[in-house]
Amino acid sequence: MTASPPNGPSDTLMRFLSRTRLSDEDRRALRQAVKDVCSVARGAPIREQGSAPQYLSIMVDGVARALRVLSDGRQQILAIFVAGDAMDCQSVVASASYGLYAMTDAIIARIPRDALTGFMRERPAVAYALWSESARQMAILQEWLLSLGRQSSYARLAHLICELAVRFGDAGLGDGLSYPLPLTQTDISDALGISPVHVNRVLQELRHAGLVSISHGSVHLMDRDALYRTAGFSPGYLGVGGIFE
Amino acid sequence: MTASPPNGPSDTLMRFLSRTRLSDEDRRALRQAVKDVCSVARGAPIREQGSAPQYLSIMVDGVARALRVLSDGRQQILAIFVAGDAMDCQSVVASASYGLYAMTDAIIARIPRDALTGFMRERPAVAYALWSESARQMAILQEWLLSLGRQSSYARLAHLICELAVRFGDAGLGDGLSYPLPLTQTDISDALGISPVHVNRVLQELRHAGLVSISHGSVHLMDRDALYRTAGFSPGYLGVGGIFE
DNA sequence: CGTTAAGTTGAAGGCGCTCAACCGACGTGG
DNA sequence: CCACGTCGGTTGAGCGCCTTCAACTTAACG
Repeated sequence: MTASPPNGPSDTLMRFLSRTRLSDEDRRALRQAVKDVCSVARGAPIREQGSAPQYLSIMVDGVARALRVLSDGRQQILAIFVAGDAMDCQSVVASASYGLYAMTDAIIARIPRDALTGFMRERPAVAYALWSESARQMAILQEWLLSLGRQSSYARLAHLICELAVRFGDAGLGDGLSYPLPLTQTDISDALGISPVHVNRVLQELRHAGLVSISHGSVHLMDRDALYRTAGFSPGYLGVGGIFE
Repeated sequence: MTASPPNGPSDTLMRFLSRTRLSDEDRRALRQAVKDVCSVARGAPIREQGSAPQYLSIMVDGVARALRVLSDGRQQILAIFVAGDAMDCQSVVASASYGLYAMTDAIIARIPRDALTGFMRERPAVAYALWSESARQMAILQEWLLSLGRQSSYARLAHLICELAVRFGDAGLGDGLSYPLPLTQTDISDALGISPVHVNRVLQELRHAGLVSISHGSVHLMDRDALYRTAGFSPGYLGVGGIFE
């Protein structure tokens, strides 16, 4: 993890801020709270599991995952982050049981926890924006839980592909129909609670059904509507209906 | 759902407030924001799925669940609430895809959403307390996801029993080893993503292994340590390590 | 061109599902 | 007071989704 000077490109937080309705002044305050901008190599830890979060890390570029590893080696991906997502958002107010790891070479902006408690008092709109982001991730988590609990592996995989298509598209990766997939089939299996071998077979089913095509680490939704239908996917939960002005 | 006068027993929010570190003044403000205290019959909706949350509802007494129903009738329990838990916490800042339903006769205190946006501005400590509660529920959700993704039905069931033992104990239901179980086996199956029939069989395995005993809707942990071990359970995530003074 | 990681395929078996019947407790109404 | 309906729990049989193990192929990279 390499540290670079605090004053990186002025729109480092652009993707994150674009989801908020903050005043210029609040935006400035948030930018100033960024202590450093780091680049992280593919696979490298952003924060190890078990260590206390010192920063709120905002994805500037790249893809990362929140991973929980069990003592016997099994692991479960709890979240996937793209540019514009805040990681460890809940850690502003609590502790965390997972680790954060880059899935591609990535750039993150780090804001010290201390600065955030200040926002709670002095910049309610900023606190609100962070809480919103946290709530959005909770909605995604609930969708995953539904997926793991009540969907076949076929629908589950379709759902993940749909969700990533939308989220990656919003983050400027791909156009909502095609996108680069930084997950290996093993990664997918850790996200969906399926064995790697089965991921492979189900992926082929999806291909043969004419729903998606995957080649060279790039996904393309051949028949978006049909895919949405088999996944039971509707993208509403990925946006937040805010109430704060 | 029956409405009763706004000025119920003065310590209506006691269980919720006991998890916070709010000043007397903040507590008073929160109490005053309670618009009404309702009693809800077992099985009755607190908020139907699909309807927009108008209130933050705090459980005063009883047990409730957050339920997501699919169009084909399958359903998944996303959360279980006890006395002291705030429901629809995330809805302060976002919308919700689930419905809330009482699992026992219950009493809830309702705070209008409008009042909460006010807290964001004027009472940061209150906003912090609500966000904390939200983060705690997110940690629980992550634990459930891990459970559904990577644990056998045996361990999953054990984990749920452990979690409820602790949470119900904290809420004043039982002593941490024994507690009344308001879930039917079908409810459990909807929480864990298992078929009702299989819940029954696994429950018997747990009994025969001498880990728990269940009778007359009451659970008793016969061998807590062994149960914790088979569940991979450690209660740390149920508390929040706050940072705000 | 050798080495490693990722993807693919086959075979065998088990965990958990479905279908279906039965039991027991409880509440209601004739 | 008993008959009956309902709901929750229990048990059996058969099947299928998914897992595990293992080998093999392809791609990426020095």
